[in-house]
Amino acid sequence: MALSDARATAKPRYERQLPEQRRQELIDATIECLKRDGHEGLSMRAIATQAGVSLGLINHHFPNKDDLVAAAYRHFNSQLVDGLKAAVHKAPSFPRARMRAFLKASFSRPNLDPETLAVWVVFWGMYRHSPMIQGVHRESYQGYVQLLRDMLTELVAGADAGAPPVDLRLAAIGLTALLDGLWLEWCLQPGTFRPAEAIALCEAWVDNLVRRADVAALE
Amino acid sequence: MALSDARATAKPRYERQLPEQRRQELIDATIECLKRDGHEGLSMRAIATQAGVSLGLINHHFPNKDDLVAAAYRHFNSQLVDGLKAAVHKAPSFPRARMRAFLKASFSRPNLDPETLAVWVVFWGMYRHSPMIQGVHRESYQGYVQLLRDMLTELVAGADAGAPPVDLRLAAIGLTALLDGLWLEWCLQPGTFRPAEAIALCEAWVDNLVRRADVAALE
DNA sequence: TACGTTGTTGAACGATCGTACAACAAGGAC
DNA sequence: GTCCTTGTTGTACGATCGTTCAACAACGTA
Repeated sequence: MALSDARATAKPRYERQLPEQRRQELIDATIECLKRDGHEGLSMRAIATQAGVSLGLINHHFPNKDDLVAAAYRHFNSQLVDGLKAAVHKAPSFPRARMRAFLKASFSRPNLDPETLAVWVVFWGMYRHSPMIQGVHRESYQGYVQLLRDMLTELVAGADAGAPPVDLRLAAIGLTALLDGLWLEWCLQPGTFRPAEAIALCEAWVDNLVRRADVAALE
Repeated sequence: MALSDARATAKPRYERQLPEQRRQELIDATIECLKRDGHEGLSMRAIATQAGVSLGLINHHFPNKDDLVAAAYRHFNSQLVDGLKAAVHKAPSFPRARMRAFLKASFSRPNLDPETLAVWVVFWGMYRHSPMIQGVHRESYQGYVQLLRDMLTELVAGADAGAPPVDLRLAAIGLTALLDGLWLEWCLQPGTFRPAEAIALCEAWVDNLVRRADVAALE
């Protein structure tokens, strides 16, 4: 009859999701809000709206706001590091090609994007006062540093014999700084230089390191 | 009599200040709050408490919060740039000494300080959505870039004749990136390397630029 | 078809935010 | 000593924040 027909054809008011999937949707919504509005976008109501769910649902899947933010930070970090690792893995397996792939991935989307910087800045701002953010940072930054350190080790191992030994620690610090600095500069003012120029600057640093091992002579 | 004595010896409940001085006190209090609590410290009540005045007074000297923050950003910026310029000015007037003084000032307090980074991060976070912050940034960053560009020009002018011409634009971009990256890295994790090592890395970059002009061969 | 689990909603709470404004008082002018 | 200017206070308002919770409903199960 009419009633049961109406019931049968009526759309459900909402769809239930498995907790794992709903959690991921909320994490994605959080990052989306951060990209769009920065720190101002980090409100439970904005995130719920972005995810298309009600306000109360968030606290059903996350005990509080800090836990949601930490989960979003963890996801954001691992997505970045995994992307870089994948790019390196797909490259031809000699040191220079791997480093080139790493640099190219670093200076391409989605890394090289003012919106990505906007997300980073918010997380950086929480770093000092949130032990939870500090913990996530420690656990994920490690993978990044190790990846870069390994590539430098490969490169130096293939350098001219007889060259003075390279201080790998300082070399990694310097390359990381150059990389991060160029990335930051481009995101703040995309018109100043082209991504290819940033890659060239980084490769010049690496060249200089491998050919002349200047860094070893420091201090 | 007793009453007039009490009146005569009673301390005034507050001291009136000239608008200019009170404005500066409020600006200082704002930066102090940012150093201590980051983005969370940026509330009118926290700033008023820090400055030792009542909440309502802020709106007597600044039309709204954005104007106060912009004024604080302008002060913070010019203090930094002026400090660097002063350090360069006091150095012996040959190019290498000026560059060395610049680097030493960059990697010393008050620039090299996690609290300083905390303040920067908050301002960076506002950059995209606040035209006021963008305007202040443009007007003050110009001085910084010009200072660095001038020093590089001096240095390259004294380089070996016959060397290929240096792309000053790219050189400035690279040195700025290396400098900012090292500064950022140290502030985030002060134990990783010593300020002297950062200076050495930057000077190695400059040496390489002047002696071999590699950057000119890029691209 | 009826039931039970639980993902989901929506309203409500107290706290804190930026701002507005009337009343007060410090300190110079006369 | 009195007045006037204006720097300063304290309160109040509306908006928004994170969190809580009782009620609802989607959907697998029997």
